[in-house]
Amino acid sequence: MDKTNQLSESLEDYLETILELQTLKTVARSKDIAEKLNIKRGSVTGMLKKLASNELIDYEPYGYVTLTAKGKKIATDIRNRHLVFKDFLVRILKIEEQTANDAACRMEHAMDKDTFKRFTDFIKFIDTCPRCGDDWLSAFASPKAMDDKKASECKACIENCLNSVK
Amino acid sequence: MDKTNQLSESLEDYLETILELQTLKTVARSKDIAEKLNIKRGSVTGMLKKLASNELIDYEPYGYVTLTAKGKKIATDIRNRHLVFKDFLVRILKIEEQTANDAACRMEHAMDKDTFKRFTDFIKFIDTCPRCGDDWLSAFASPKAMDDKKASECKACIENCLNSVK
DNA sequence: AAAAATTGTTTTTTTCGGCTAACTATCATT
DNA sequence: AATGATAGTTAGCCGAAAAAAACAATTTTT
Repeated sequence: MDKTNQLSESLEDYLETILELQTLKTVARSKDIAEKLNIKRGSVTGMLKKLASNELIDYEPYGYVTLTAKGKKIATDIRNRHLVFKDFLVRILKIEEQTANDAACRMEHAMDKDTFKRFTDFIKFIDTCPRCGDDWLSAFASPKAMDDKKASECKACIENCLNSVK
Repeated sequence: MDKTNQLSESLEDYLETILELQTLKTVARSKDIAEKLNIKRGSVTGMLKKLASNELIDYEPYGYVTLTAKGKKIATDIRNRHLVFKDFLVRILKIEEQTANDAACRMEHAMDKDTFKRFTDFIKFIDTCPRCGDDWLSAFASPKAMDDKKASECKACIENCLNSVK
């Protein structure tokens, strides 16, 4: 196994962006990549060359950009990470859309594969374990989530939970 | 509010390291900073100057390095993030120590203040809500955590949970 | 089809953060 | 106090990634 596949965050962002444009507008234009990534047009060309030399995109000057199979796999992977983190932030932590997106953009580069797998498992666990249903999620979301609770309250809550398991 | 306080990840790492050395060995030496950060001695000086010019550390050539109040606040903040993420990864996701540390090192730069606050609240919620006790944590940790469950199993589990609330 | 506008490229700088190597200050030994 | 070891600094360089500006190709408009 060649571990040489260590892309910089920057290159990963390019791939992700290209995938997004490709699916959204059928084709990725240099200008749109620049826009999405908030960089200048001129900076894109060099990076496209780098990606092409790594066989992650098909690219020739003035032509459209498309992901190779290899590139697409990586891009999909990163987009997946992005979506998982964003979903966690928005749906569970109730972070506002744009803020969540920004944070997800950074988190998507922070975990190794195994750790990320474990993280997704955790989210899935939360989403399927009856002890953490929707009421549990909204309990956390509620303003008084972090207040002290009386045991009676908790008992009632758990009984409720028990009854909702068919 | 001056938003100019946007430090690079690198500078944040320096601050964190200096804080760690400061508390561990009472004083931060340039050589130890280099060691901790896995960089060469010569690279440290320039960064110390930068930190000093931002009034985050007190520093003069050949002298010891100490954090200013401002620097200490930021450093403490970052260390705190590190610890929270590491704790989450190790204690909840059961990621192996060193892997968790590496990931935490990256995650600590990825969330804005509010999102992080929300994240810590979530961990605290998990740690205090009776519906997520130790047995819930070990249920996730167990190899068959992600398998399908029978309703009867779940009922039993929840009853158990209910009984453990005094 | 010519002119104008848009998009893509090239080249040159800049910034950041690191490295190496040579040099200098400080500390520890003798 | 002199010598050597250790730690810190300086200076010059490099690679990555972006910016700026000039230029070239391609579209769009007329």
